[in-house]
Amino acid sequence: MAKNRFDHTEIEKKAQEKWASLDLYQTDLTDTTKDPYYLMFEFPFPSGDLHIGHWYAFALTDIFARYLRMAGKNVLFPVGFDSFGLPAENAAIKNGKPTPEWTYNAIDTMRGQMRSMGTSVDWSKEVITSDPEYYRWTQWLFLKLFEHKLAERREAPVKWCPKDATVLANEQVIDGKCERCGTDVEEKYLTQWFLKITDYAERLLTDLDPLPWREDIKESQRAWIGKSEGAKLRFQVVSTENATTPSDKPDGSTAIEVFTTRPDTIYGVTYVVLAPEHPLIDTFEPLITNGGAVAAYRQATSRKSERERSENKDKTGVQLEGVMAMNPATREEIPVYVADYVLASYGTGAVMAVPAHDERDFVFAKKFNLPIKHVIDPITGHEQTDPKHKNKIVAVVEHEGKVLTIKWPEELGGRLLVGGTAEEGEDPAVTAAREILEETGYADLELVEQAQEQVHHSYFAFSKNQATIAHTTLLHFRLRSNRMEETQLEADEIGKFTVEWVTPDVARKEIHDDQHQYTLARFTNYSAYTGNGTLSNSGSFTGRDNREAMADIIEAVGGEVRTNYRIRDWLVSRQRYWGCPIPIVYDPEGNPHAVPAEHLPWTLPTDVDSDSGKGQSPLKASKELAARVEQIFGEGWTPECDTLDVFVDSSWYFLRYLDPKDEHDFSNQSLMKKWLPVNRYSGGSEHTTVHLLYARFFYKALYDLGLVPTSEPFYERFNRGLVLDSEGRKMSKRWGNVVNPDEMVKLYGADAVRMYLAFMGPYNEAGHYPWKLTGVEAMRKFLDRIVSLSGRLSDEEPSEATLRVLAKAIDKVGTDITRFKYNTAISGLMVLVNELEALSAVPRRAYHDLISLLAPFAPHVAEYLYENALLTSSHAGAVETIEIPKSVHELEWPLVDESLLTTETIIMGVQIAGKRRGEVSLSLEATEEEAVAAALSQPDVAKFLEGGTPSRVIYVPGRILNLIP
RNA sequence: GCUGGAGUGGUGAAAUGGUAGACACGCCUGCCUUAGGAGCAGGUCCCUUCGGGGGUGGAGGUUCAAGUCCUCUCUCCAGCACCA
Repeated sequence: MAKNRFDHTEIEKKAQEKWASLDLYQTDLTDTTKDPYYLMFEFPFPSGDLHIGHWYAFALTDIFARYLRMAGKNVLFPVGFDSFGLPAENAAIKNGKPTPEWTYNAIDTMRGQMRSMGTSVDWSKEVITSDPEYYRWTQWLFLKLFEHKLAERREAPVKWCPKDATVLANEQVIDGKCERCGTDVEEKYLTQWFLKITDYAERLLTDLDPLPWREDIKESQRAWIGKSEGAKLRFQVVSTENATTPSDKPDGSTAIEVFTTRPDTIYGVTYVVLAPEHPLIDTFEPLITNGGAVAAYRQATSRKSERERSENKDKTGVQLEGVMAMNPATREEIPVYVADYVLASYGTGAVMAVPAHDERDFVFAKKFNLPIKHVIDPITGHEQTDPKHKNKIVAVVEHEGKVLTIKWPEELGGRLLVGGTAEEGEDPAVTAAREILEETGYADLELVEQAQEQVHHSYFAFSKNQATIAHTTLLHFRLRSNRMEETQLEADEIGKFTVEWVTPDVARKEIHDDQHQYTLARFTNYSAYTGNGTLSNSGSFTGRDNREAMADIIEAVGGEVRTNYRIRDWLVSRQRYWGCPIPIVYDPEGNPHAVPAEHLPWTLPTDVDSDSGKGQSPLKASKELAARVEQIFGEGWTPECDTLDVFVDSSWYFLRYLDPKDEHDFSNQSLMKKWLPVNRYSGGSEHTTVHLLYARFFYKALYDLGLVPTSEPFYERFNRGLVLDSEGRKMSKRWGNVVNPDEMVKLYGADAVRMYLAFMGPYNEAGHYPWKLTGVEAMRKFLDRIVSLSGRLSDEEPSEATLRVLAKAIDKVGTDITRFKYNTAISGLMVLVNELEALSAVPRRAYHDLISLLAPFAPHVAEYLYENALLTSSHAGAVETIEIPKSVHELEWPLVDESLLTTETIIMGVQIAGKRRGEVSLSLEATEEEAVAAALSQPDVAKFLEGGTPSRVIYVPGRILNLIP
């Protein structure tokens, strides 16, 4: 048995009872004597059990809450339950219980478990999203959005999960599968409610910039919003022939609108593609001569899920024969295709295809044998002023799968293809043949291809002292025979290089020159060139930089600048029982009307439950709801039978925390002014995009309606890492490796578990930390050591050395907690304990501070020690203080005596030429002369200086003395 | 593929440009012990001729000084991905 073991079960029970009886954690939100600090973690959904991940989420945020209180803040640290939604519903079905009953039982269990961790949450602020008192206001806010046209109904293709029998939001579809159950998602057309988050795309993006969030969090949100800037261009439709009657023809103004980010490549457009769902296809029907094929293709793709479509990157499609479009730049008639690589839901559902400069169009064009027209010449090298122009060639010569290369010494360019300069007016093919012959001797060549595009290479020719632009023509030859002739080299070239045949792979690896790289790729691995360069084949724009000409081109073809976002409107309708009823009713004509405020909460009927629906909304089966609607609104009126996505519930819960019982408003205006935005919001990385983005949108919408005081809801956002099992695997029920904290708590105590979680690694990083039993044990031993120190208290004042150690620890622990670097904070505590243990007796004052620092991490043990070693001691009794705090958690965070943090003399490293050779004890104010003198008096230093005097001295007082011999 | 982030002992990890590996786990040695899943003391990056030398994925660079800053490169993680 260890010395001084404490009975954690008993002290935890006592401490928790004490805190409850003292009412320690009820925050007075109207208090004006202290700074408010709103600390929040993501409220859990009631899963019915608490695992180590919950501890990590709640107990570790609690450390900061406890610290903040001691540091004199008025801390709001609330909790609630995200109790509507699929997980609860599914669990209830599985357990054969009515959903509400199961949910509220689970909440009750979780409350108890959260108390057992020693969390100091304020239960008086609890919100439960499935309570009518809460969802009444969810409905009220939804109606506000409806009133301002931010909530609207429309028919749309929706993702349908056949297993869960519900519609899913885009964000709940992962790789084309249902986020919850992994079933392949199907598409279905339904009339649904949407919240218009797209209206806020730009603000959600730009308001991200000033937020002090981690870059990866911001980046995820940016990617999700997916802004792209480009243009909307119109392609006039022309029919090739024989529409039956003129009136069947679409009128002359019919045009295909496309969105493109590359309007600069318009001259390279060789066809246009429509998404299979594009409505214009129906309009074109009378013109289409291959209607059967088109209809068949559209039907085939509609049967495919979006997953199947995107999984199979093989491009498919069919031409709309009889329909042509006109390239607005070249006035050429180009074919129109239907292909499912174009998405109906993005941009205009139609694209202009530029095979030469877009990978996807390139693949499609190759497959369907469509023309590839280059309109951008790559530029390589560095821009030069006043350059001389030269025509050059670079040639790929192929023979038996190998490529002819010339190996120069590295300084002359290393491995290259054959290249050379053209003579005035010379045909590039002639130049190439000549250069190949001169350099390699090969004489029997066949020209395979001369590229449409050139490469423009800017460089400075040092040999001629001349800035130069080479306009390089790219050629592709095949060796017809091995016939060779005498090479004709310049005198200075002889013997400098070797001619080598290598595989294209070797050539790709070893050729470093950009022009030659491009040429090689162009003929051996042809693909689209998506980079920038000089426009060619582009009418009056030829020769201009593609980026610079962009705006002019858009104007010239009558297009308009346009920004597009990837984010779609938020589909909030759910065909499920366990959710917030949408407070909408339909008149006999089917028009939606808001349920008037006096009828809120618009309660969820209880005469149906989760499985009443059988694939449609369960509420449709509710007689009570139907009757209620008819009674209030009249005969023929019907209820909306879908419920709201749970992410609506969780988009505003942090507002309700401020005034959870308010019956007149969703929150309290003056409290919102005082407490918002939330100072720090801690959560899991899985909520970075969906929840966090939705909550930001919802809040911004409320801001615009004047309902909340700021434009962003969360000032700081911290994503915590993941706790893995001892093998480093993710914990999951499926693996059966979920760590049950109860056992650990029973064995070592809640405080040891808290401290181990805190000690594993930084809490503010997305790290993955393996759960190790030995680690919890170590924390328990550490706590035992602190407890055993209490047996060696003395009333003597601490020595200066002890005071310094103490000051350092106070400073470090406080700063590190604030930064969510609990691991180094605890290491600071350990250093302190190590020092105190080395003393013959522990000064009571030092112990008092130690216990204060310990309190946020190990609230129960700290309470126990405070009560039994400090409060009850004769010393404490003797002090005539006005009021001694009853709990360790009412203590103030110890003050740091700044003067103790810096010492008068410090040990400073001495470097000779940057290598550490010794150290000197010096005053902070020591002059350079004194420092050098002190250093020179050290034998080691003198030795490394070899007796000489330093030629240079770098002296940074308090940091380093570096002597250069 | 694109965009972000990160690479440091056997492990989790520390290091405002200034003594790399704090603090722990694990391991090793010793003490105490009938015993050890207890406690205590010491050791634990590599090489070494014991003077030192080398070392933070790799290669360069900036600097008196680089884990830290810059360039290139490799690897891993995350988000996005047929988004025009």
